[in-house]
Amino acid sequence: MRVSQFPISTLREVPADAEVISHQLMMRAGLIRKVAAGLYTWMPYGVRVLRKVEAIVREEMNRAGAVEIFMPSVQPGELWQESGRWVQYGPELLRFKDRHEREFCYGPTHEEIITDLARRELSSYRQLPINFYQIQTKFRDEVRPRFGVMRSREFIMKDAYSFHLTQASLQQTYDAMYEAYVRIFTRLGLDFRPVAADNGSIGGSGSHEFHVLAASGEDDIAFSDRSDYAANIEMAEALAPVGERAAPTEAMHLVDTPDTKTIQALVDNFGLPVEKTIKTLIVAASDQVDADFVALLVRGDHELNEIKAEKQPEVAAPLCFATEAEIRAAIGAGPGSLGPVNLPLPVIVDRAVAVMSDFGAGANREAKHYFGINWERDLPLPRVADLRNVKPGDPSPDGQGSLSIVRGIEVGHVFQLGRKYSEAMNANVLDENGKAQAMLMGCYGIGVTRVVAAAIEQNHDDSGILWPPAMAPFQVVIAPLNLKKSSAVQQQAEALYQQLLARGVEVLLDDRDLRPGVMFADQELLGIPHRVVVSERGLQAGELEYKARSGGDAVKVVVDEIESFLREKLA
RNA sequence: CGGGGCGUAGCGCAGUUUGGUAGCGCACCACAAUGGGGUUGUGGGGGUCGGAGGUUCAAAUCCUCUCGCCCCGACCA
Repeated sequence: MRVSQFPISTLREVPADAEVISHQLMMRAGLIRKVAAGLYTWMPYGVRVLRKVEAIVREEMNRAGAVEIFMPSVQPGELWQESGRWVQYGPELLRFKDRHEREFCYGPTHEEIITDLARRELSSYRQLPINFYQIQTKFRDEVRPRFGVMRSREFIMKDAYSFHLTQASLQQTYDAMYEAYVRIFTRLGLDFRPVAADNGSIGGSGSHEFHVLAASGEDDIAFSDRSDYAANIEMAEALAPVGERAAPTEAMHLVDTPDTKTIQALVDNFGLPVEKTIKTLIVAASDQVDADFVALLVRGDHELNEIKAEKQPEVAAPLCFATEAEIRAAIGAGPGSLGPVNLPLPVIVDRAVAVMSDFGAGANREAKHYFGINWERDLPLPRVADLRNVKPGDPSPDGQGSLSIVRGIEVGHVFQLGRKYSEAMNANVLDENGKAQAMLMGCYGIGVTRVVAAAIEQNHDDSGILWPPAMAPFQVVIAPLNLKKSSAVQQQAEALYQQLLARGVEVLLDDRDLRPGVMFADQELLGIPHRVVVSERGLQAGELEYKARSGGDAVKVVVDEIESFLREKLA
């Protein structure tokens, strides 16, 4: 393409509302323009990048045996009523009515549509397994869209749905999708990790997220330094500490602790090691227990894991923290003075808490704490469970090495759905005995638009974007200097352009006749991997100049050798 | 959803406290010079000051309502 016909629309200044680097660079490089909160127009260069990602996703999906279809983005509410999600989904689901007052929604995902398709099209186990996919625009009315296309409301997603008679078959396709995802993100040139994720009620290895590692990620990923164990922090098990609880050495005593409402204050004011303190969190109880609230105890330096907490039978789901007023009404003391001694509520303690001795905690009386508390001597040990988030340095749950925690951007998710939708919507096939069976389903998503942002988060420098070659909008840019005044430059630039085009190279000819500084700055901001400068000065020596976006010095290449030189670089 | 902030030219911002009829930089248009890292000069075009209502001789500025956008929080008792 020629820039004169394929306009570059760069911005010199950063738009005020762009916070993360990928959003800033996508705006500055003219890849996207904002239309409204969480809604973007993709500009010419941005679209080229998107198509690159889509092409790789398509190739690998096809290679893995998936079949492409294309479903509507607008979906009838009726199907969502049937699956039960019309009620469940909440305000993230954008709903509206057509002129006949029928209810519709803009699809945030397509389980209902695909399950409806499957029950119409699939009637025999002989048609299974099958894996349908599409690349579609979705809409989720996010509470807080942010970070540009990283968390936008409208986005492009590749979603696949597989159908099976048996768990073994589902597992096989699941594994194939897992492998396909590894290939896709590897080909895209991203630094990523598949991580075990929360998979709700389905057990086993039923769910993995694929995360691109980047500091701006919204998820915490725990991974082992000695094995390939990796898990979303929501999922990572905090093992019980090794060794027995130490024997008590002090008597339990009541201490006046005015103005001591936080763990930090307890540590600062009384010199108590933080590992000897306890946080007492009060949450709503489920109807399985005869109380309104349940107390959850974690060590002072640990964090409660809400997913783990929610899975406790005594705890109401979704997790709901008691208000200060509720705490005072139930216990007679406020937050900051709570503890397990004389607590009139069911209690669950974290594994780490269970092995503590001589510890301090609130006395359930204003401005008083007990120090020197010991389980089984001063009070019985309540039920023990894994309640906390793992921290860096914790032993890996697979027994190998210790955990590090990094931030990740979720770009893919593979998930075994089981029969949730097929049962709700009667998607059955006949098995070899002629008996109707609800199909097992898997679903597999990739956030195509988010992949673009994640790639930039991971690949940029002070001048702009550094595309992995597989995603770059163009491979080579020709930068002619003083184009309008030098017919030699003009002819050589044009000749090289035609030559590369004929070779099928994705080449951009910057025919804007700008000053070199401006031109170079734009090209670098856009992140085109290879640059060839055509100048009067160089041509007099019979040379062109090559420079890689990724770094290194510019090198002179004699005109006749440029094509083979580039071929080597592009290989 | 709770808290905070911001809406003035395409972008980034000043002007609002103390009311007097809108400005700067970049971008854009024209001409000229310059021509290897965002060059320079001259001359231009562009704004219902988010919207509605009110106060006033007079409102970007004060008041009320409204819309939009952004940030933080929504475990740490």
